[in-house]
Amino acid sequence: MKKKSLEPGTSRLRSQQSSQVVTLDMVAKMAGVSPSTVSRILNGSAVVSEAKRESVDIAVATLGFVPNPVARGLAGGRTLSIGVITQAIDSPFYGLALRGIEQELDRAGYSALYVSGHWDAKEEAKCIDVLRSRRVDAMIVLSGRLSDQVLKTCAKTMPVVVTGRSLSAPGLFSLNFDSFEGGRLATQHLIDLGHRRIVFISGVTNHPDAAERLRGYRAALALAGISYDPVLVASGDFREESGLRAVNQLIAKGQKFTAIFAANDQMAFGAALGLNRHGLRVPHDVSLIGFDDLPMAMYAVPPLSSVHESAYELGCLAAISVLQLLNGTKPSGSVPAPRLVVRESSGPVATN
Amino acid sequence: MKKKSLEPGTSRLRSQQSSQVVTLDMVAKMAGVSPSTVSRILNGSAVVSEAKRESVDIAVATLGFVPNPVARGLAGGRTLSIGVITQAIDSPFYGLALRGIEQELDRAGYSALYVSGHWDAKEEAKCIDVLRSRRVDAMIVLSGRLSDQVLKTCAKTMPVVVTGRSLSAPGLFSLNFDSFEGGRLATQHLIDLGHRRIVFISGVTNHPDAAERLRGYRAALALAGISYDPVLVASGDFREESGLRAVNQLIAKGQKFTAIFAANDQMAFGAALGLNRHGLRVPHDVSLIGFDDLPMAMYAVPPLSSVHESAYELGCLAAISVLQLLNGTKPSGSVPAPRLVVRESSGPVATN
DNA sequence: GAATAAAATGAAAGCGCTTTCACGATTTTT
DNA sequence: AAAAATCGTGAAAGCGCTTTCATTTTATTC
Repeated sequence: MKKKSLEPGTSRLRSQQSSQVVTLDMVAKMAGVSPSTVSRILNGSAVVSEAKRESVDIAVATLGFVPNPVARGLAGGRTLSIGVITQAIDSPFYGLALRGIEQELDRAGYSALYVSGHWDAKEEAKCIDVLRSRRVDAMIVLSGRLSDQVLKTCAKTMPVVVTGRSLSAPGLFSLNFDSFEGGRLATQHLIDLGHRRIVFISGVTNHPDAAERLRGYRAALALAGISYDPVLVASGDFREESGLRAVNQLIAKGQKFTAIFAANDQMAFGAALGLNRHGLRVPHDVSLIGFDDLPMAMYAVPPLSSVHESAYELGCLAAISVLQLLNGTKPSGSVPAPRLVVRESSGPVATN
Repeated sequence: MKKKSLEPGTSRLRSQQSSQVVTLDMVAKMAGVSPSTVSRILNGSAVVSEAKRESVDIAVATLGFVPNPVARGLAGGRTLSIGVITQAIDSPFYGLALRGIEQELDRAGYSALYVSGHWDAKEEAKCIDVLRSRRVDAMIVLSGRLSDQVLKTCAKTMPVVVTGRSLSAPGLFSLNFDSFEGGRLATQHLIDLGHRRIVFISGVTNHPDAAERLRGYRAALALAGISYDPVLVASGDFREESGLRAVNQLIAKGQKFTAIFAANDQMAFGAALGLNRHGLRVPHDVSLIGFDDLPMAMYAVPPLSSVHESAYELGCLAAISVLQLLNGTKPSGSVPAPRLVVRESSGPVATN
């Protein structure tokens, strides 16, 4: 508040301790070159004679100079920060992705700026504004409800990596998990175990992943010659509570079924509780399979069968891709194929 | 890369769409005042005549002006961003706290910059450097291993709010949860149910929270006249796997017990699985209680009794406090007292 | 070796905003 | 009514770095 800048730097020197206070100009002075040259060396933006490079390197090391990302952002553009639009910072699934992103970005000297869109296009749009005003160099959008158009437009301004959809545009790279195949796999597994009346607890209905998983479910059913029965499809919202509610409603309506496929693990956990509440044992009375294979799935009672979708790898991949985009390279990675993880929540149909 | 600034703004106008391009100077011009005045109005940093204020307000609204935080950060200091040192971005417990922080900060127009320390003092120190270089206005440190001294020093530079310890220093505010009381409460509950041989699965041993919870456990035991038996204390690391392992080892060693108190819910989940693996039913054969009351606890099978510690509220509180600190107000909030949440995983000792 | 092209470098102009400084306009004081 | 204190305001100097532009060096060519 009462910063007196009489002797530039003096007051700061006292308070800010180490680093921070040493500026590029000081480096330039010490190395006996112009600030421009130092900048060029730091950014590799031009060829500089070996002699100067060396003396600058020494000055940087001696002074312990660390470029100020804020100034950099204002002047040049690059802030070495990547905006990440996630849907909920506390989601177990996306949390894992964030960890992957953080790790890969950190390794490259970038920082992430996380903002949560809460599955709301308007909020997500606001997130974009925030990120833009913060001058992020690029963006990673984890699923969400933003229209493809908005994303494409955004990609004109800066590199964008989006997960959960397949989209192609200049400056835009998409990483999509094969939810259809995952849904098919899970359902097929239940069918293989002899189940015929299989409940599907869907995610938010207008969510592409939910739709794809449902499509996979129907495809597996069709292949096995089991007719699709809409009463066995319950709607959910990807959270535990909705899984519980779905089971309660199904049972209240007197529906008969021997297996449940939940569109994500969280709903499967809720469903497991619902079944338990009604005295139905998993997997003896009802088999249960989830989707995502959250770390927790392994520790559910009984351990939950699921379709493995590594959010962590997804995050790593997204980060690597965005770095490549920034770097001018064409990203090439792709999300690993879905893989069935059979644990103890799914078993053969009881024969009694 | 090939930004031609011949006609300032022109090329940007095309690409960056809405906002962003309109600068404070444009507002000043439109309102017929100097940039200084606009700045003063925006920041409330001086009294300005009502007439000018109005015309500036109009100009801001008309142009859709949004101040550039980067420029602001460079010029004035304030970046409207708060650094948050968390331990793992994907921790279910801290994730909740982050949500609280995000929400409160967002409401005040601040953004959060999350960095993960991974329970490592060195990494956390690096985090501080990153945050400092990014010119955050203040910092929230969620637990962690940083020494009190480092934190105090840090607080000389900028406001700091730290959770998980009680510390007092200028510019430093701490928010501590009463882990001792929580541990006492949980243990007391089990004792009240008639349990005598109560296992305690500890968290990382040198973690203050873990130590406090153990202390609470011992206090409750002492109060009930039950002698403390070290063989009933298993070490863990706050993760599911360690809860499972603890139970396995206890049983392998032939220890007898009728209840388990895990120092956090995650380890309790692991323990539940361990018990299940050995054919022990919860709560019929062994009662189980966790700590934290994660959202998942409600959906465990059976729903887990726990000590409620709202990470979400903690986050909100931390954010509010840091804002107050920034604002010159003395933060006054404190973390709600621990509260026992009895669900179905704890019950009376079986009488057979 | 003079003329020309290419490379390396420095000076200086910003990036968009804050803040000090100084000056004219009011208001208060005696 | 003159002098002093107060207030509102604009001009201008940065914040620390990048980047264009012009200049100096050095390498090439005939």
